[in-house]
Amino acid sequence: VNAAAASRAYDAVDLRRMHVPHTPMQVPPGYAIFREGDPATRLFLVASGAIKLYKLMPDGRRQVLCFHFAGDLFGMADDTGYSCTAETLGPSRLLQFARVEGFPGLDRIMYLTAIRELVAAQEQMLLLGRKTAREKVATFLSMLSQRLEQRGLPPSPVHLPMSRADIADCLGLTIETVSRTLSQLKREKVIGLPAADQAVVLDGVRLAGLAEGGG
Amino acid sequence: VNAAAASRAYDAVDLRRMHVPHTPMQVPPGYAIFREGDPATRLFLVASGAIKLYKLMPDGRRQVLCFHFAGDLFGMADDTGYSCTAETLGPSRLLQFARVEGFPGLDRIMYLTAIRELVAAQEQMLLLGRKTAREKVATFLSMLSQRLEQRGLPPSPVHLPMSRADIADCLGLTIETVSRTLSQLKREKVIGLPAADQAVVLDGVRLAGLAEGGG
DNA sequence: CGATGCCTTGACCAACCTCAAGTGGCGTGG
DNA sequence: CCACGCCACTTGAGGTTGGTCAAGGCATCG
Repeated sequence: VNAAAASRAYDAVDLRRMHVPHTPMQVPPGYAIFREGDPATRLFLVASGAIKLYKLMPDGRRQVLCFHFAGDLFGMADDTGYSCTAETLGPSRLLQFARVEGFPGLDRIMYLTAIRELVAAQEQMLLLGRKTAREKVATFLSMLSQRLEQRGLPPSPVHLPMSRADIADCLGLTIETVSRTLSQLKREKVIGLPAADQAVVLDGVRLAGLAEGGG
Repeated sequence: VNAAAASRAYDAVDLRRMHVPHTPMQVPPGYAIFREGDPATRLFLVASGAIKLYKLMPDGRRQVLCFHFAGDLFGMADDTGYSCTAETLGPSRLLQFARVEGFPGLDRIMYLTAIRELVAAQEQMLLLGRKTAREKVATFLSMLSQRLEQRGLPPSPVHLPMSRADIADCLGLTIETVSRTLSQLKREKVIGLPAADQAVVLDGVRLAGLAEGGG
C-alpha cells in the first residue's frame, strides 16, 4: 500500500488488492461524468483517456481546474456535492467506485478539511483566472462576511487584519487597484470603510451579485 | 465527532475530546510559523488571531493562497514538506500538534490524493494570479512533460488531447493568446509543434526556466 | 468538393499596472 | 501638548499586456 500511496498512478490491480468493488465504464468524448452540484456519490479512476474538471460562472465564463490522465483519481467532494464538472476530452475508460469514509476522529477531520480547502482553492482559481478586479474585490469581501455568518456572528462589520498588499497578492492585483476598487464600492454605497481595516457591508445582496458577475 | 466534522471551526476542547496531544503557542505579528519546503511535521489550529499562507516566485512575486482565522486548521502537507509559507497577520495564539497518518488502504490514498490536489491547486493559484501569459504557457507545457517523466515515460513529445479553448480556460487566457504564445515559443526553438495536439520539448531546461520567470 | 470546426495571425482597444505624488493616522520625541 | 517622521493607504496620469474583433489557413468529414 505504501508503495502505491507514494506514487501518483493507480490502476484496477490496486483497487482489487485493496478489496474495493469497482465498475469499469467506457465514456465517449465530451461526455459529462458529473456536474457541479450533483450529489457526490462516486469516485473515479482514469484507466485510459483524459478528463478535464471545470467550473462555470452564470454568464458562461469558465475556469478549467485541472486535467486528469490514466492513473489519476478524481471525484472527491464533501457533502455539498461535486464542486465542479468533469468531462472527457476523448474516448476514455474509467473505473467507478463508491466513496468510503469510514475512518473516524482526527483522521476524518483532516480528510474533510483537506477536501474543503481544495474546494475553496478551486473557487479561488475561478476568481484568479476569470474574474475582473471589481468582481475579485466583491468576492473577497462577500466571502469574509459569509464566513462570519457561518460562525454565527453578525456578517458586518468585516474586520480586515491583513494589509492591502496581502489582499492584492491574494486576488492577483496591485495594491493600487485594490484601493481604487474599494473606494469605488464605497462611493456606490455597497460598502462603508470607517477605517482601513474595517469594512461595513451596506448591501450584501448587491455585493454577492457583483461577486458573481452581476451588473 | 460528526458534529465537529460537519462544522468548520475547531478548538482545544475538540482536540482534548479526541485525545490529541497539543501545545499552545503565542506568536507575534509577522512571524513565519513555517516556510515553503520545511519538513512538514506539525499541524496547527488557530485559537485566536489570523494567518496568511503564501507562495513566492524567485523574483519576489507573491501569491497569498488563503487566510485562516480562529477555528481553522492548517499545515497539512505531503512528504515533500510544506508547500507554502505561513505567517501571522497580528498577534495570534495557535495550538500545534503532530501529524498523525495512521489510517491504511484506500482511505489513506484518498487523503494523500486530496493533499496532492491541494498542493497542485496552490501552484495553479500562483500561476493564475502572478504569472505572465508566456510563463503560464511555459509552465503548462513543462508540467505536462514532467508528468510524463514521473511515470517513467519519455518527457517529449507531449500529447495535447485538450483544445486551445481548454488550455486558455485553464491558464486564465484567451485562445488567441495561447496560440500566439505557442507560436512564439516555436519560433524561439524552445518547442516544436508538428501538429496542433502534439508538442515537442526542444529545450526542457529553458522551458522550465521560462515557467519560473527566468528570461 | 464543399462545409464545418479549430487554429492561427493581425490590428486595435481597454483593463489593469506602473510610476509618482498626496493624504492621514500613529508613535515618538522635543 | 504639539511637531515630526514614518508607513500604509489613496488618488492621479500615462503605459503595457493581454483581450476583442475580424479575417484567413488547414484538416476532417460527409
